[in-house]
Amino acid sequence: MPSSQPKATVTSFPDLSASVGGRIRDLRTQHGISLTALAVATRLGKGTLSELERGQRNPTLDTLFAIATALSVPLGDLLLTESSDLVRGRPHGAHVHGQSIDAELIGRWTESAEVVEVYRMTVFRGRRKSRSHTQGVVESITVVSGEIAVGVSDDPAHLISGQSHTFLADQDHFYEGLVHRSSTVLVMRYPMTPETAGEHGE
Amino acid sequence: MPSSQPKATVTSFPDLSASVGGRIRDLRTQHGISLTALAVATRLGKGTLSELERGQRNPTLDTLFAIATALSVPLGDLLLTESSDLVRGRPHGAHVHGQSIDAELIGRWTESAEVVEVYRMTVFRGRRKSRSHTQGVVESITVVSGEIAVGVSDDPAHLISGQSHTFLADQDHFYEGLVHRSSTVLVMRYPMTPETAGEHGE
DNA sequence: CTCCTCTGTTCTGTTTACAGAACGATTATG
DNA sequence: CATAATCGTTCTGTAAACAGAACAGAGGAG
Repeated sequence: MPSSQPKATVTSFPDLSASVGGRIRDLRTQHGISLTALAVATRLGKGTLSELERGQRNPTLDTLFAIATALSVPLGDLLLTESSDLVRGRPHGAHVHGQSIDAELIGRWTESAEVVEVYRMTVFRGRRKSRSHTQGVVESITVVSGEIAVGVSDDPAHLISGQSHTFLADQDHFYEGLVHRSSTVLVMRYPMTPETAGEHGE
Repeated sequence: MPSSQPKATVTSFPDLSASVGGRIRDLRTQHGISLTALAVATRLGKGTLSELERGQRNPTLDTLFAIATALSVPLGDLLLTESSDLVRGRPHGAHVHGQSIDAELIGRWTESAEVVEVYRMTVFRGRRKSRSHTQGVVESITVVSGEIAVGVSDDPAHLISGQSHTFLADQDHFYEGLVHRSSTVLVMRYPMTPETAGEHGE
């Protein structure tokens, strides 16, 4: 028996709690709900959530599960901060967070003189405006689940699960979640520029 | 302590703790190490692990992390019960070759009770028939470049760059390239089955 | 301006997860 | 058969996660 163990209370990483807490806060604000509302939904104490989001707590499994359920995300998503999911070892996986959207790059290649990028994009309730990108950007979005409005301001489309829409994104456009959470796949296509030309050699 | 209060320490699901505990016990025995050895490795109490594996505890994030580290699995893997999320260990780049098509899996996750898979699919000139898959498979295809005909035999669609089509793939369908080479993104969605839910290599 | 409602924070007491020791149950070793 | 390992379980005191109330700041309505 290695009796010389100091109790030490290693507390593993203070930043683990902090990172999980930050992720929870991000998800909550993306859903546009207040801390009090989340407390009601999860049947957790308000103060508990406050300290938890600030990384000053070491939450239990039950607590994490209650939060994940209320935020409609799988339990693992609360823990996937940085370290875990880069095990995939791909340069992909870059996350883009934004007003009411959360996108992950899952594929990227070049096609003739164009760059093609595929995102798994989650759209939360609310509207996200997007300025024009590079000249000649074409976006195709397919709704996996949920319901969204999307497209250029003049001619938007209303999409439900299984429907798609393609539009020119080199003008002002928007993504608007019409339910709590919608899952989509976004294909973005734009002309290869000198900078993007040399990237990511096949 | 028969707390007659309705608050009752909701404890969400007793089976959640039990399921996570069981998973830990499985992993530990798979590693061929004893409970005492794991206690040393994790710097956790022996009794703590015992009760935890039997589902009589509600472990904290720190505890889970310590165990995951000692067992060399990502943290999320301890929580993968039925509502598994990101399917890892399934490296991207799995290729599917077939008559006149060539598909690469670039994304896969679960959405509610469905599995979503995203493929970068290249369609060459010619026709490829596909038998019905599992019940309830929905496919959405977006053409990035080229020109194809696709869908169920009764009601096919003719697509050019930027267009999409969604159809039920649990019946006979086909992909037909109308030019030398067409680039597409295919989103496939099907109900989660016990096998796809989470497999435990016994 | 005052009042009101909302935000998120910090405070108290209770419940409980935890470490570590004591326990019993099983299998080796002579 | 003894007895000595180690296995996993159950016990006991302490630190902390939790619920809920009291608190403080920021807008909004009148």
